[in-house]
Amino acid sequence: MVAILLEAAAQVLETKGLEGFNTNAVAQRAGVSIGSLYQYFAGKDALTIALMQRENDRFYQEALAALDHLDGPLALDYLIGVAVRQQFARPRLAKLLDVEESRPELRTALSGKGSMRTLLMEILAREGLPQQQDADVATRDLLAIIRGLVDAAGEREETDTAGLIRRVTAAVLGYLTMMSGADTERNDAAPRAETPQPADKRSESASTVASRQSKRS
Amino acid sequence: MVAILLEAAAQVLETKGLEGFNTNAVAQRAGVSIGSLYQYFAGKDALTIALMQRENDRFYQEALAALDHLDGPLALDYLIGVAVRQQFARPRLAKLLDVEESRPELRTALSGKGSMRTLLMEILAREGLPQQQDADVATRDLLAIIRGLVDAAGEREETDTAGLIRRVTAAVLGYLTMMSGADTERNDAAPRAETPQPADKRSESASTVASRQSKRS
Amino acid sequence: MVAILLEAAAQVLETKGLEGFNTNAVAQRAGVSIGSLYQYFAGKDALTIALMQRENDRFYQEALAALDHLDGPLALDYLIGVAVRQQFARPRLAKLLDVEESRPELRTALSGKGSMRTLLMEILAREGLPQQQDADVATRDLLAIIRGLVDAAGEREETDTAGLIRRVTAAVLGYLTMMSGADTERNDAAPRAETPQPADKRSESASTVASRQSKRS
Amino acid sequence: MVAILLEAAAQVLETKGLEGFNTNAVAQRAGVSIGSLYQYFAGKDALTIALMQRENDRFYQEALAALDHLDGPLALDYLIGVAVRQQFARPRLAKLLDVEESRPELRTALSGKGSMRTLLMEILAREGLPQQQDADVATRDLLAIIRGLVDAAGEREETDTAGLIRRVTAAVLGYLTMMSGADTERNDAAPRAETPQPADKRSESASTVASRQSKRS
DNA sequence: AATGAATGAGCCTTCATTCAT
DNA sequence: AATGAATGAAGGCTCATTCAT
Repeated sequence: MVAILLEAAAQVLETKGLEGFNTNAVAQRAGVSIGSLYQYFAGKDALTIALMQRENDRFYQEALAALDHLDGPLALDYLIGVAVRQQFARPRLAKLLDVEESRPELRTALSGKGSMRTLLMEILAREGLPQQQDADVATRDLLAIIRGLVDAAGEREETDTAGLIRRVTAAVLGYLTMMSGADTERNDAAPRAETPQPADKRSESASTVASRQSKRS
Repeated sequence: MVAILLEAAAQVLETKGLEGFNTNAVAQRAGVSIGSLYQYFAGKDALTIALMQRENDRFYQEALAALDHLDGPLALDYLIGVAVRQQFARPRLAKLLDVEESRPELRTALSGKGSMRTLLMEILAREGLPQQQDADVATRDLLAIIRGLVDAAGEREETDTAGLIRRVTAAVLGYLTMMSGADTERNDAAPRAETPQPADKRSESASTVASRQSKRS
Repeated sequence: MVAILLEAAAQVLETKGLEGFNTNAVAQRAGVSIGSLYQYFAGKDALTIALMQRENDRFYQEALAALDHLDGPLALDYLIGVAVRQQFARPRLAKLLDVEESRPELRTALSGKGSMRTLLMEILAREGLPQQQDADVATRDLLAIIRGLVDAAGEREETDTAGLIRRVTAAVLGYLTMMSGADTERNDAAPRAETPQPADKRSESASTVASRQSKRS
Repeated sequence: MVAILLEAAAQVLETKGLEGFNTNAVAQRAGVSIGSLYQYFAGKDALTIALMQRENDRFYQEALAALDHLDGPLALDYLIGVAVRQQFARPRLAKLLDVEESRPELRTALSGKGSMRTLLMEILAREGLPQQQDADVATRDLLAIIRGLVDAAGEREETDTAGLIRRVTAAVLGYLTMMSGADTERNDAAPRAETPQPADKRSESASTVASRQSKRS
């Protein structure tokens, strides 16, 4: 019954959005009475939280296998595939849950255990991938990039998962490569250095990278 | 008056989130009566739409100057700076408006003119940047990446704009570089090519990139 | 089982008040299923009525012994003691049941047999107590006085039963004495008699009693 | 509008009891929408509290005049009259509000200022009335007696206010007389004193008073 | 134009009661 | 007989919207 209600909640969220996400709609879609819903969930927020955790766990179970690939790049490939497929399977649901997650009432109740973050962070540290100055920030950034790309794809109702995975992979590796060994000093307002530095020693502006690019082509 | 109401709406959205975003709160924050609000906006949705357009236009005005930089990389630099600063100035507002944008009622009414997309697409076509197979997709992806990164940074209440711009730039250029000249054929299930190809001829998996990376270091 | 449920109902009523008095809470406190409750009671009202009768009967059993004291004053002493102790043992319960009793649905179903009223009326008629013009009214008034005093004491969470009994006794005897032989004619708007009359011939105003009081002291 | 709603609340409480006292019923009886109710009262509890205060104030205004009677007995007469008339005017309302008052949420919010208690206490201290050992307890007891008597009369739907006032006066004065100068020592279980003491020196049992009574008659 | 009191549909939640097991 | 999951009417409350002033 809990499963039925959670799935109903997910579908309501997907179908009618946050506006139409109410307990009556969920109960109706689940084919049960509103009273039954409250027999299994303390309230609407509890239902939402449970749904978040279901999605989290669902992803986490699949993603754990990524750790079996000892090679960093392969593990990352795998993880990206899982992440994209998961979020792409129900992009609207993922996005709306993400929004709900920012509500303080829900945020606090959400157990952070077994999150994708820890998984990705562990993989990033592995052999074969461009090492990052600040692993924590890099992890969060990559997740944000993935989420951003997949959400947008979902909104456009793309169907080509393979193509999407390719683009996400490009974005992730591009970020990792560009940020590899980036220094953390402030240099936004400062004049650009006259002499180009190796890509793995500094963060790049579009212009410096582009100059290198154009030389190659 | 319209301006006052829009700013009030923006502030309410930022302060109290979607939950607290109601017409009475907006009118109160604006210091006018609820009746006045309805004199200028047909309804709540109209207010929301107008706010979206204000944010869009606001950005567009600043971003237009990017076109003055004839050099592609410089123009991109400029555009990224504007985009990040704009969205980072009011990250919660940006994100919540983005969510609202997914509601069909609002989506349809939103005029796509003068959007960031056209701007970015034009710049991507310029000299000095890695050229893309599918410019349209690349444009959307980059916007999604920027939005994802800045939203996440906003949620974490980061304050280092310069650092954020650096990371966004890295992500954008990383994506562009990696995707440069990527083919569009499906090859997800296909076996990986044994011999690495130049980066501008194919989209890369983590493993192939990583192999190059490790050779460099 | 009936007894268990009734006691559970009593405890719920005491603990959580009218607000928290619901069938699920009663069943839970009784340690049985809600279904069992409905096996023994036709509904919530039936349960409430049964509880009222239990309290009534309980009191009545103890109070019956008062009739063994052939002397009026002693019998009254005894009855007061029982009444106060009974109600004071669970003052909140007594009061809330009293409130419930005013609901028409419950009132009609409540059998008046074996009530405290008949007992008290019989005792009031006995030798040695100030005789009343209208025994029925006096009986009801005394019960109201007792209930009022004990309820108030219970609400203040007094613990001194002996002191309370003393005050109740004073009130009861005070009433009986003052009302002894009171006439029943209307004289509210009439001018006060100039010459004080004996206490057992008329109902007294504060001023006439007071004048006697001050002479005594 | 506040007045209309309060009166509607009072009528609903009287007509349908605590069970039927809900915001929709109040709004309907007031002839306004439920929304209007919430424009003037923060919630159901706020409405209840306001009603309590209205009743309190209403009484207090009338009762204040009692202090004009410098003579204790006259002042007491007056106060009793006001109290009985007030509570007798709407006995069910008074009783149900009294019950509600025991709910902690309401109790705390109720400003104790200008209560009947302070008024009665002041009058009890005046010249011409039997002085009490513990004025505070006496005050509370008298209020309890009055409330008890009037509630009971109201429940029986008596109509003879004058008669009721007479009985209440008797009860009040009886209590005051009997308790006058009562000692506070414990003597419940102790054997009764063989030699009668003056009424104003001790609290009496039914038997000792009765013996005096029977001698008089 | 501006005001803001009034409206009422609709949401969240509780709880008395039923009934299949 | 006992169980307790399921039901759904009903109640408290919010908020978008209207309209008389």
